[in-house]
Formats: sequence, C-alpha cells, structure tokens
Amino acid sequence: MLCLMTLLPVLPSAAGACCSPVTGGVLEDEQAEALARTFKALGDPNRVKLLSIIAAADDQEACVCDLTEPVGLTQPTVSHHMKLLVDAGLVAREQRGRWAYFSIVPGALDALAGALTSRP
Amino acid sequence: MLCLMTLLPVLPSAAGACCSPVTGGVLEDEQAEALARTFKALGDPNRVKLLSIIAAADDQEACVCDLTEPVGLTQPTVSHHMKLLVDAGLVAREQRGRWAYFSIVPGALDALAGALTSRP
DNA sequence: GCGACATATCGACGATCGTCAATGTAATTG
DNA sequence: CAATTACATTGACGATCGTCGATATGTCGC
Repeated sequence: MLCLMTLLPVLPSAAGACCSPVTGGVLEDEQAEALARTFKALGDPNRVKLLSIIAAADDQEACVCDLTEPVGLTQPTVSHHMKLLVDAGLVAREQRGRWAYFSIVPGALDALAGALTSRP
Repeated sequence: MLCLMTLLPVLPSAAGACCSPVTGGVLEDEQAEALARTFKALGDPNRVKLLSIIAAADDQEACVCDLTEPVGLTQPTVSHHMKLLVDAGLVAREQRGRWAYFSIVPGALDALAGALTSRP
C-alpha cells in the first residue's frame, strides 16, 4: 500500500472523468500529504542523525541525554526533534523512571521504503 | 550503501576514539545531510503528487503543461518544484523542442528506499 | 516535603519555504 | 523578423522551520 509507482489513478480528467474525480483526487491528496509529512520529518540532517544513533545503539534505544552530545544540539532542541519523529510515527517514546527512551518503531522505515519501491 | 540501520560507527567517543572520530564524524554528517536533502525534496505533498503523476504517466514522463492542472498550482510554482526534484536527483529533465520532459531517474527511489531498509 | 535530575514546553529570533504575479529566455511557427 | 508557445527566473509576501535561553513538568532519593 501507499506505493508511489503503482498507486495512482491520476489524471482522470484526461480519461473522461467516469469515476468521481473529486473523490479520487481527494484521496490522492491525503495519501500525498501523509507521505510528505513523513518525509518532512526526515528532511533535517540532525533528525536523520538522531534516528541513526538510536538505530546504532546496542539496545536499539536511547534517551535524550545520550543524544544531545553526538548531534551537538541543546536539550530542548533535541526534545523538539524527537517529538517530530514521534509524531511522524517513526520513533516510539517510552517513559521509564526519570528517562524517556526512544526507539525506532518496528517496520516504520520499511513501510516508508515500501512506499518508494516499485512492485513488479 | 547509505543504509540507516547498518551504516553507523556512531558514538566513537564512548568507544575510545581509535579510528579518527573526526573523519568518521564528518563523513557521518555528510551522509546525514545528503539523505536529509533528498527527503526534504519529498517533504511537500505537491512534490510527492508531481512525482506520482510522472510515474503514472503511460510514457513515464510529463511536461510542465501536463502537471499544472492536476496539482492546481501556477506554472512558475510547478517549475520551482520540478527544479527541486531535479536538484535532488530524483527527476531528470530533458528538453525536446519547446517542451521539457521530466522523468523519474531510474533507481533513484529504490536507492532511497535502500537507505531506509535494514539489510539482514 | 525538598533538592536534584531528566525532559518538555514556551517565547523569540533569523532563516528557509511555498506560492504567486510579473518578467525574462528559448524554441517554433507564421 | 514578429508573434506565439513552453518554460525559467525574479521579487515579494506570509508561513513554517530550526535553534536557543528561560521556564515548567515530572520523577527520584533523602
């Protein structure tokens, strides 16, 4: 699902508009917006780096205190970026005691990759 | 290459810095910036839609005049978005007579997908 | 309850983005 | 050459973004 290459009944206007181009167009817009939202979350080098640091951690998770120093950003800024990644559905946040542990949502990146690859 | 999950010799500071953390860190930054640049190009719903329209075209290419109406944007705005997609290496531009034909760079999306998927 | 700590939120700042109207450029047709 | 067509570039505008310092929230140990 959400495959860029095979997804689209686009350009219904050139085909005679037999099947409610309005509805089709709206659905299309929602999918495009959903994809763009996720990509936008990855559109910052520090967020990509944060994601990679979590992925490279031995226990596959990290707290903010582990993340600030590698990216060279302030704690509020890292918190902000992590919130964006969480809101995008790419990262999960789990509070354990005083610390908030962030981990990559299983399958999230693969699902996004699936939206990019053609399906032969 | 450029795989998010297996890419990273991150956090060399915690490991004792045996292998030039400066060089490794700089390389890391460049890769993160390169990935973020590409993702940023996909971070707008209209650009995602433009890409999908091109991919869905029967001849796998489209000119600006074919793109303006489906996305509901002005011609200069579409030209602007197409330039961003071309600069990101996702779309190729070929001038044929008066028209500029845009097509998806073969393998570009799959390469990006490869940067997202883990490689077991 | 009271500090100490980890994180989130707020407010503000310059910077970048998306969009358009107007104009410029290049190629084709008459 | 002049007019037309397809597209790119410019300049401007509000909107969003990334970043920070300051502050608030929440959690633990005493």
